[in-house]
Amino acid sequence: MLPNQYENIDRFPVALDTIIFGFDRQNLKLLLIKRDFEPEKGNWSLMGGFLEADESLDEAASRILTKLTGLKNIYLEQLYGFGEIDRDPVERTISIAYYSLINIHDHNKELVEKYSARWFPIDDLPDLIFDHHKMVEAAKGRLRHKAATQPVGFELLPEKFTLPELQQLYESIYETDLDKRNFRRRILSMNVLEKTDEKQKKFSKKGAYLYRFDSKKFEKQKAEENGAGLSFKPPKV
Amino acid sequence: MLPNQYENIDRFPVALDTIIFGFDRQNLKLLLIKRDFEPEKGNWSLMGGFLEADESLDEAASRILTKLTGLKNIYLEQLYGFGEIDRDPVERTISIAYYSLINIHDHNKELVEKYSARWFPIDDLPDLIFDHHKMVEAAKGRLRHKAATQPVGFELLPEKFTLPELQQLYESIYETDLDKRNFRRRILSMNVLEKTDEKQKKFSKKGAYLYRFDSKKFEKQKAEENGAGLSFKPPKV
DNA sequence: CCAAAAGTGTTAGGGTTACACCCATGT
DNA sequence: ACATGGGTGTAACCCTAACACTTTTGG
Repeated sequence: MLPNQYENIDRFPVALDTIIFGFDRQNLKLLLIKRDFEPEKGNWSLMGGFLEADESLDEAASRILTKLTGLKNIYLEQLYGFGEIDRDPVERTISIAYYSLINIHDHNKELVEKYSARWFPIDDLPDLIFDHHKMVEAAKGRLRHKAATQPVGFELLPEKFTLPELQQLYESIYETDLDKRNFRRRILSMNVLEKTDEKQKKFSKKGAYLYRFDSKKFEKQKAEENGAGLSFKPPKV
Repeated sequence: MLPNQYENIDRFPVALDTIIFGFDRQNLKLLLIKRDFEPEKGNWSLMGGFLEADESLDEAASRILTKLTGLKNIYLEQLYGFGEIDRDPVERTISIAYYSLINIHDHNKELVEKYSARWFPIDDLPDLIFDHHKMVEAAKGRLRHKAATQPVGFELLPEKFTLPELQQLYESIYETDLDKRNFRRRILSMNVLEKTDEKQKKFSKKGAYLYRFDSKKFEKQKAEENGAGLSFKPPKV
């Protein structure tokens, strides 16, 4: 056995913080928790936790997300590593931020209650502890970029959804209005939606057709277009 | 003073690994070092080091880069956090990868020698230790993306450069050929280049005009276009 | 019958691509 | 004079954005 050459290296707690996006058919929202421990007890915060020895970063982020939502196999993507010296007043930590997209109706209510968590509209967030605001800003940017590049956001919707709902989601992500006709054309031309013959009448008398995301078609497209990808650009501001 | 609530948290060495791009007017290259310590002694590796207590992640990456190149104020951007459990056989570490763009003629030769470092063409790299190949792939993707979105790569060139040289650089980044006329039009329409009246005659009898990157114009543009940004897209594959 | 949301096509303009010839000069 | 790389313009096409009316149906 070799001696451990890393003997004299500094070691740090590695935190994972998760930005959790949800969509309630109206607004894009974030799930935040109210800290019940010091420091910053009683203030709003992203859900987070510390890396443990037997898990990768991805696994840890996933574990932390499950802890709050009860959900497994959630869409989760690493965002950025935050490592300012004084970002945590207790002790020097570094934090890898992840963001996730979940179906807002789909989480475990008891767990959310246990953590005093609440959904906040993305454009009306409370103050957040530490550098969590920076993390949220980064996540918003990433989500916008992602939505511009590939059909994203299906994770935020129920299995079946209408085109007006999907448009509403994109409008929340871009914080702008989109033209109905152009939106439909573009999203349908991506060829990853499957129309059902059911109608959703909750929001209109006429009713809107329900669509389903066809992940087979999506995978096929991704494979064919080798990375260049399906493209959905935000309008120019 | 509060008791440290993080008392029972696991702690890990946090590595920084840097992907160093350079360009020799012909090919895009990476600066790699030959490890002179175990494990994997004698094998090629990215330049790396460990985070210390008194520096942020960015500062650490910058320190490590200076250690190898002698250069300060280098273009440096965080890439991704790598944290597989067994990525380092010595001990569980996590690594935040950074990539940087430097002028290939501009580094300290002695230091490079001290680390047995060498420039490798991007399309002819040796085997790398640990997960460094994954890091390089991620960096290539990021650079390509960045070049498509904004005028990048001036960091890789000397202060004055010709348009054919710049085109050569973009061609290396995209690994494809570009049309001379279209390239010129697009790059000049970005309005961030300043023409000098000097000519570079090293590569042709006629000589090519030298240009300079005008960072004032660039900043102005960035400000005006609020993020949407100057756009330079790669051709479709 | 009417209010309210869903659904549908066309046109004009801007941007991207494809493409070929002349210029300057060192040898 | 000629070989070598540098420099220039235009036309076709495609994609995007702008835009208004009809359909359905619950109340």
